[in-house]
Amino acid sequence: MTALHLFASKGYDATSTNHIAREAGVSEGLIFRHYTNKEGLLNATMGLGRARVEKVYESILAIADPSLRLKAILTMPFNIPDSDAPLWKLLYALKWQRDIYDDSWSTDVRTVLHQTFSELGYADPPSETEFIFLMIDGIATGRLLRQPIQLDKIEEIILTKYNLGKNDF
Amino acid sequence: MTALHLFASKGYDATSTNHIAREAGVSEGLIFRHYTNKEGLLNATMGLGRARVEKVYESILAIADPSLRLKAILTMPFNIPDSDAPLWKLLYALKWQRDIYDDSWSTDVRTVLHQTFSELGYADPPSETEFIFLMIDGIATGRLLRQPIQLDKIEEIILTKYNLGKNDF
DNA sequence: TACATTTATGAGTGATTACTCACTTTATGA
DNA sequence: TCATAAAGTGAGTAATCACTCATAAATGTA
Repeated sequence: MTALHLFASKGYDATSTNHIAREAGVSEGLIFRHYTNKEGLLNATMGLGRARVEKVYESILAIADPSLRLKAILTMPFNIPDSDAPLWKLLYALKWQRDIYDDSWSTDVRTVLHQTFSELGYADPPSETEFIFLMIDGIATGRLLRQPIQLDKIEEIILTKYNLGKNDF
Repeated sequence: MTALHLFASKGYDATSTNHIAREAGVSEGLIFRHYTNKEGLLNATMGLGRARVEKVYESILAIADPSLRLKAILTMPFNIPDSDAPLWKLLYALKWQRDIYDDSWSTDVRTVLHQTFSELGYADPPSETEFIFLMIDGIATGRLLRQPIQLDKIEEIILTKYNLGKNDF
């Protein structure tokens, strides 16, 4: 979708419907016939992305072994394919616009992570869960905003801190 | 500054000069007399904020003991005063707008953190440094975007992971 | 072919945008 | 006190904004 790329690179407010239409090679009026208004286009775009996100989540939720499950969650931001980068960029950018911080789509993973920490015998699962999510936000930000960092090294550090490194198996 | 609060809460693009002027109780023309254009106002606002940020950094850089210095850096996002929240919100929000990701203002702390890890005998100081900065970004995001989380618990978890908790002294 | 429905167009809408400028008010200094 | 400068005003500008609508092309069905 053209709208996704423009929203992701310039921001929702700074992207005009005119620009989207020209870039997509359609008339401006068509946007409003299909999506009612600009916000409708954003919602449709987000809906499309949400489906992609949930697929990744489902595969993680299906992992039986708690250690491997934790490892999968921790390495999520490192495994974002380049093709999904604009979607995540838009998702993260919107957090900072108008107080519509919505992380309802991540509650499932949150619940499972909480449970995972319980299984692994951690002292304070809810706080550990919260911490992981905050950390993942930070890693994802780095991954999406300044590509050229040695992500593999950082991935190693994180896994070591959770005793999930190569040497632990 | 009124502009800072509006930019921080609604975003730069969605905040009109008209709105800023009305909110600040001055004429719109005055903005352009003082700051040439809207971007000039943004730069002036950021400049003001940068000075505040650098003061915090200086106090950290002055700490002699490497352990205490690391602790000070790690707890930075937890100690953001509410009055500074809008500034940081703007700083973080701008990262996602137009590829002007500028973190030159943090190079000093980066250098010192690198050195701190060396002093403490960590295996891979540059990667550890990078990781800390990404993690801090995540914590700060949580602190600024969804206030009501138990930050003290998370602070404890982090300090424990770096052997800087209460019980380690 | 012919008719109906859906899909698409692009000129036009009023509102809003960042910004200008001729002008007035206030402050400064000798 | 008075001239000069600085600070402040607000109506006005062209451009752009999201959005509408009468009309046209494409498509489906018979």
